[in-house]
Amino acid sequence: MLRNFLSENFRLKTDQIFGELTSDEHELLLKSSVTHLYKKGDVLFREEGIPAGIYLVRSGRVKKYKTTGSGTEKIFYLCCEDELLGYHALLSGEFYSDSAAAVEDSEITFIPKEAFLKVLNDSASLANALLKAMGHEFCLFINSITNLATKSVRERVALNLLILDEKFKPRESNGSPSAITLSRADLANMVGTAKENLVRILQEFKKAGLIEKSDKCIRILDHKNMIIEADILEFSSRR
Amino acid sequence: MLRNFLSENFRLKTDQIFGELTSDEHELLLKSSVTHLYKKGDVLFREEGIPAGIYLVRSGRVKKYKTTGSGTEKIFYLCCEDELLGYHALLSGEFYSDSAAAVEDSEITFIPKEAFLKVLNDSASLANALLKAMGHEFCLFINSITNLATKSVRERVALNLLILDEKFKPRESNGSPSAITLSRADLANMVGTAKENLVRILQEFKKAGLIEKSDKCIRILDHKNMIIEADILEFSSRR
DNA sequence: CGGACAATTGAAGCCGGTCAAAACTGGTGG
DNA sequence: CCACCAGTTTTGACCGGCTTCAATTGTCCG
Repeated sequence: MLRNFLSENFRLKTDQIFGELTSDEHELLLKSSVTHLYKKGDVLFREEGIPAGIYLVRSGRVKKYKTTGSGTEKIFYLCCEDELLGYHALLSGEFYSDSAAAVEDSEITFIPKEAFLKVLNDSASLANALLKAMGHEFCLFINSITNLATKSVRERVALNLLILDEKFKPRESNGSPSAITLSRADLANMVGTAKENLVRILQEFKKAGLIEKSDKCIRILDHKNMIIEADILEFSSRR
Repeated sequence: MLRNFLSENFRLKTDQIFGELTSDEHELLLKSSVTHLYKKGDVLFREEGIPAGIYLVRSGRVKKYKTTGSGTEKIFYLCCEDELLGYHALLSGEFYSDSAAAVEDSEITFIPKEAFLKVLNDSASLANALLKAMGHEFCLFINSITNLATKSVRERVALNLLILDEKFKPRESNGSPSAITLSRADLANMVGTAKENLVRILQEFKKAGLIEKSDKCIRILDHKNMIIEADILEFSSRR
């Protein structure tokens, strides 16, 4: 089911983290935080770097990715409005195992390590919220892994388009298809394939009337058949 | 670096969960727990199932995997002695997103949901230990995803053999190569390829003197070159 | 000794990665 | 306003790795 690939729960992330806190704690976080504008392409942090705090995406979108020795990069998550970023390394006490960069101009709030850990230490409900969120995240990653291992590139393209359709949906959605604005390179790195391959598959989808491509923007026109392409069987029709 | 693919920290899992607790809490967990012997192939839980508690691997090994509509299965983790199992779904409050089954005869302790959550609720240090563990887990999964997306099957076979070599290392290791006992099917599902493909690559490794295969057991003879096969560059030699 | 299952080998064919080049886009300066 | 350039997107062609199907060999147990 498509639901398993989406992180609806995460849209509430800011509410979760701030909602659970006392006004004192809230105050402490806000006081020590800094909000900054990142331009498209700017890097928030890099793998092997030392974590200094956590990030909060106020607006825009940030890709989480990992680069390999040969230079290719794999995007494994796209952070949208109100999502938290970079807390894994902080919690595990290790270096960053991944990198993060803005894929469009984004407003990001930075909360220093000390403030965050202090508040976390005092607030059991924040810890619980994080545990819950990470438990859910686990489910998403398992899906990614399974898909990469078992699905064809074509299926993965379809699936990622469906996921992005949700991620690019405006707050007040009127039901019209989202405008997915992501470079071919980024999209390919998300799917885990070569640009050329991705482009060809997009062409096929376009010819089949599944999507429309205007410049750098993709819209899904035929959700139903896109789900079939992605080979995600809904529960009722699975048996 | 190979280190990033291993879960050394997890070997301490039992110590972590029990070590952080007061004797009262410890008592509560033990009192309500049940230890049971699972035969090779026995399933602990299945995806879409309702979580009833967490599992503790006392001895033996348990595969965590996910099945696809078409029947193939992807193994994304192998749980060994002293590792915890099945807490993600419990924490996120969702159904299981994966399955777990014993790959050899295993002693497993089951701790009911209520007891675990109650203790978790009272013990901030347990919550912290879990946060830390999950933060580290995140790093492992990112590696899996990146590898699946960017490495060739041959490289993945080499890498998985190295990982398994660690996992099958006895408590008192004397430096001799571990005996990796895992069916070809399981190994293939771990790597994310077809059995036939795996077998052929194993043959090549054997001919190259990298491994020895006696029956159902594989031993790595040449670590150094296996690391080269896996294309994991050590930090010093990367530049 | 035989039957079931696991492991291996062989062969065919396609998916997808790679290299190369053309078409298109947006931005810049004359 | 147009011409030019750099970067992105698209198309074409090739080939090798992997999957798949099929059949054989090997191994464990009753």
